[in-house]
Amino acid sequence: MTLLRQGYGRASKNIVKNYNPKIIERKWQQYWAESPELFAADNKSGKEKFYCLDMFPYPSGDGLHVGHVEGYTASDIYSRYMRMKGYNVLHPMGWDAFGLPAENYAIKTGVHPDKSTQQNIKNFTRQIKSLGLSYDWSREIDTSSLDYYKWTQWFFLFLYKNGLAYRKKAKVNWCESCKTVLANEQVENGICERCKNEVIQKDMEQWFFRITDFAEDLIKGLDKVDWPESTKVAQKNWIGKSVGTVIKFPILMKAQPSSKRTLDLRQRGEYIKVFTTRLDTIFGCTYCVIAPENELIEKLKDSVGNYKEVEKYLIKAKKKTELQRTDLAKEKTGVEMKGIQAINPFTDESVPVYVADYVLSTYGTGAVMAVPAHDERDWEFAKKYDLPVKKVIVPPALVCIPRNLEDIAAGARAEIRVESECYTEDGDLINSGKYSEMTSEKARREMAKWLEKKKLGKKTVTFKLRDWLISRQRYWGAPIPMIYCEKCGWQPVPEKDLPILLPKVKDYRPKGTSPLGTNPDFVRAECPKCKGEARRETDTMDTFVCSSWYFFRFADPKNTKEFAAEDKIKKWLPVDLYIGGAEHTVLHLLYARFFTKVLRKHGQIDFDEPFSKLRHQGIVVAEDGRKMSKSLENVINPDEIVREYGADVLRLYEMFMGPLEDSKSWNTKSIVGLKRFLDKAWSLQSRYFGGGILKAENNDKQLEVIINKLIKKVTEDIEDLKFNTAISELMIAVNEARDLVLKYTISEKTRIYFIENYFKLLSPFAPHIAEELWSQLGHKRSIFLEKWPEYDPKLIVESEKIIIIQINGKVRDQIKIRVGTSDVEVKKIAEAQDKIRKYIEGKKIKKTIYVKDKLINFVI
RNA sequence: GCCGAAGUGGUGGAAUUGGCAUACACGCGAGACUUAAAAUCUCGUGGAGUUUUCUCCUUGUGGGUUCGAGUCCCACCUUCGGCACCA
Repeated sequence: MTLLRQGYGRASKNIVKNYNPKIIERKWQQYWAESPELFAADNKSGKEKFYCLDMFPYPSGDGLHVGHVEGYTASDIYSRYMRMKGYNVLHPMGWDAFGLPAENYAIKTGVHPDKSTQQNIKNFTRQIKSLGLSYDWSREIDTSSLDYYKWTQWFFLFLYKNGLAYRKKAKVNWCESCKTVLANEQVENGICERCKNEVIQKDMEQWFFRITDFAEDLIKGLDKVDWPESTKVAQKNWIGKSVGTVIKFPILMKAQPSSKRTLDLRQRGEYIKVFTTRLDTIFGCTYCVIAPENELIEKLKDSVGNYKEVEKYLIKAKKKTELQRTDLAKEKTGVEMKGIQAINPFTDESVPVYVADYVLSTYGTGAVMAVPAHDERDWEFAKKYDLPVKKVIVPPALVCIPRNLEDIAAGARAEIRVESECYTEDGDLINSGKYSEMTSEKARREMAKWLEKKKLGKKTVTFKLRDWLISRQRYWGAPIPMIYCEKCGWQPVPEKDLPILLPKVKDYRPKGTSPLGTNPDFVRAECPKCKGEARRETDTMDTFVCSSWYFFRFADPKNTKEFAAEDKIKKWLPVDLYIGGAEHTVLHLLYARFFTKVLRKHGQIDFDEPFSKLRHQGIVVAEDGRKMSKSLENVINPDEIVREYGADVLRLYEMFMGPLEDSKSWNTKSIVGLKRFLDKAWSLQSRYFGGGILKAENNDKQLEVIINKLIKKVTEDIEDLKFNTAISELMIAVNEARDLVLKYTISEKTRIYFIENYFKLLSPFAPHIAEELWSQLGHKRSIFLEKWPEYDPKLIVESEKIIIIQINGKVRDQIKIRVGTSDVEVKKIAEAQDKIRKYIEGKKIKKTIYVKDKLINFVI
């Protein structure tokens, strides 16, 4: 073929005619494996660091999902780019190997979790390596390995010593199918996050981490980080801060259920404490409600006339699952505590007291003042039990004259709301003594002042967040390093005795108590304090404890003295770019931030947010638009795509599908487009390049412009993580260049200049083909040791611009003008165009708008 | 119900600050090459009309601001995600 050019480097001796991913991908993966220094993070280098992290996977038996590939490719592109930019990049990978998924898989297959986990890790490693991802494998970590979970246990002790780990008996979430307790974050609408079975409440003594101590910090820190807004908002909502008041309602009760004599419990210091954010509505309080779990019930039971009835209700409420209790569709239920009255401190009126399970024991004080006129839940309850409704808030008066119809409409709506009798917004007070006519806001302030003076109430901040329940009655996790002694109580395992080895047990299936308890050698222990006989804690830790600190370990993964050395943490942390799924919004991301804040508070580190920049990869759904799942048989296995098209094509395809954070549907048919693209890129070094057919004129300049513009665009797009448009620019450039080169003669120098830069730009996206083409040009060093190209600003400035001509905003024509042509001249040229003359002839031009280098618009 | 994100051709999607809507890719149609198919290459491809280097319409719906709106404002509809009796 006459167009075939040879004679460049190794290509001359070793012509590779067609792009064959199978051969070159194997070849370069092997090369990279033999040159680990290429992608290793350098502890000693003085170059600026960049820590680019993926959420590490749990090595499930299903192998890698195309969703993994998406996130990992994105972070790989960015890491390769940053290395070429001259940064010292830390890009590690590891295994979140402990936990329910691994364990459930082991149970299903009958293979011991230790063994199956190692098998799965092997498979994941093979798959990840087949994608050509540039991880620093020397830092690989495995949370189920001894030298890792030793430090997970150390963290437990660290929290314990600082009063942040404690044991308490509480109503906890229990999954009957997983046979373990769960954290609140692991229960979704009363359903177990893992197995999707119903979760029930149980009273159990368990280990907790005091994450609520950091609620305020966890909210504040979100303002400092570059995270998706939706994730920040979701975390804030989860933490659920509200500012309100705790008010003490004095209690009146009968001395005996039958007697007429009443006792005021103020002398005993007993009050019904309620929490409200709407203190301004207190004159409308017509009854009080306490949660079935409120301990006040027990204290008052002797004077409750209908205690039998109350008790029945309590038992019924206790039986309900979380799901049943929070079912919004269900009618509210409750029972009055006859003989008990609460006194509204503002009106001195006494109101009845109810027990009802629409009040949660776990939020606020477990009791509320009910204002049916201004709270929908109270309204519903009052209607059902025929309780009085007292209106104390009216919508704010319309002081200004409505400017337009819309304002009037808005006003009209406000009136309608009042008609509906339950008005829940702020407004102006009525029927509220000296507070009447104040705005809600002012009334809250004034009332709070009065309460504080009378010592009957206090401004209080409450959070929805609860402490993190971390113990699990499961086998496959890090044992909790605590020992119980009959004499000395709970004692922490001395640090020198770590790690507490996860014992081998025969039967690791969940049974309701930890399988570790079946191993007597494990349970038997010596009390660290009195050296007497004691027993070990047999529960293991929630797997989220392991993943709450793994990003520190990557800085110093082999350290046997500390979880990570101070100088290494200083060098690498915080994480500069973190990529992972959005499903961890209130789980891992919240816990990891909590751990970071604990370390900061206790002087271990000097920053308080672990992940400076966070991006989520969108969900990849199946072709039919449904979630990929085994039961639907619509799962795409990355291995098959790699086998058929190669890793480079798969990488490009997943990046080209759309914006990183959008969810997108898989379409196998479209993959071929990316294969065609790489075929064209491949052809740059052989078939077309350098032998124009026409050779009509030299056109080096145009090719230089193409590549310089491309450098600019691709660089900017990578910086913004807009990989889909970066790839489209690469496609455009290869098409343009091919057209040019087919028509014109290009000098050798320009040819090399173009393709070398082009391959560099392509390299983060499709590393194998880039490395191959680079080597075919005769280069002995990896392309990934090259500097990222920079564009020449002079070469991207165009000398001519196309100006759009509009008449009344409609495009009618366009003209080409030289840059720098004056406004007046452009106008003249535009008016002179035939098509334009047709429109403006005989008409008066009212206005002319000229946007420099863009358009001219005549208004007639 | 509340909070968040998003609605653009047959499909995935593109579009600095308001300035040529539909880039790039898939698919589809026509043609070239071939005994044939695949691959590859070339051309076409939002809709309607038509006097075909022409006109009108088109970014979920309805209004508005502007010389000019996918982009800004108001109202609504739909989809997805999160939270949900949190007082």
